[in-house]
Amino acid sequence: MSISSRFAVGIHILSLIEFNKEGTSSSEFLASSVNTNPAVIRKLMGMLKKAGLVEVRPGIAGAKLAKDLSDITLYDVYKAVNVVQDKELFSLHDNPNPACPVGRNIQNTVEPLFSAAQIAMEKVLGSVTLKDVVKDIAHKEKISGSNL
Amino acid sequence: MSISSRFAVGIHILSLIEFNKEGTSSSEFLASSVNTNPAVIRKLMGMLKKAGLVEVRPGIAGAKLAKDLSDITLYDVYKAVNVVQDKELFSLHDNPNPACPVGRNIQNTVEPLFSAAQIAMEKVLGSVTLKDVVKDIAHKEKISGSNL
DNA sequence: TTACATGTAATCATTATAATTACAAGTGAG
DNA sequence: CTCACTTGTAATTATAATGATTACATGTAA
Repeated sequence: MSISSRFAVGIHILSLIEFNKEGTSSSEFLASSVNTNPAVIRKLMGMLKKAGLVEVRPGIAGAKLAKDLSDITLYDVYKAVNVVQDKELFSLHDNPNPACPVGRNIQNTVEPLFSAAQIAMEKVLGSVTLKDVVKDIAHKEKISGSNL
Repeated sequence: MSISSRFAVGIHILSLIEFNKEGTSSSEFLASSVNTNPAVIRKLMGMLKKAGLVEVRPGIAGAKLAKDLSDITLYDVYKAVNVVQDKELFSLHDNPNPACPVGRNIQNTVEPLFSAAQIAMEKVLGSVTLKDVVKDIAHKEKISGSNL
């Protein structure tokens, strides 16, 4: 199992909008960098828009960031694109046997433990902003551009 | 997306083997508490055995724990049942466009961030043992048994 | 009005999960 | 030895999620 690449694509798109802020970031333009179909991008963009991360308008080409780069964390993107629901990173088996002491308690016992693990992961995502990502990409570009 | 319930079932099984340590924990017995098919349990048991968590022998009914309860963490179970691979909690989109500065760097930039988040989650799992789980179940039983 | 953009639904191939069935092989009581 | 029972394991199936694709309604501005 793996968390949908929609999350990685979301980060990619937002970073690219920033990189291309002087130009026009149409769904086709973004799709060609991600290497996917423009309709996939538009669907994703709808989620990012709903979450208040980007500004897009029907009929008008190009998306813009709706917030400052340093005010968007990876957690914001993660929530925006709906890859994991609250308390649902781990699945529980349903209908364990209520006639068994373990069966009738396992869900309630394990659930808070799973939640804690999920929250720890999400906290890390919350500590990184898109600014960090964009900076890192720019840095990598500089290095590779210098032909070391 | 959600991490396979195989993980929750693994915890269930191991806890039940402990609860039933005076009796015989056959795959059929365990399956009836989990509410699944015995073959599913046997497959899972094979993984737990490979990881050195249980002792089972062909032809002989019943599984036993191979370690002390307090020496088995949820992380051990998680690794044993193979629900998430290293660095693969989050998927990356493949073949981003190498002609684009973002496309050619996004994977390398995002991968360590994703890893860090995954590791934080796994660390929490490593901090909880099966003893904690079994104690909690026993505690819940006592409370409900007392008809509060 | 025309060309081009976004919004969104429907369809499809691919993949993962979990349940189920089936059967080979191991074990020990009688 | 043989029988009843168990584990080990492969094959099959139904169900669900992902991501790609197609299609088209709707919005915009030259």
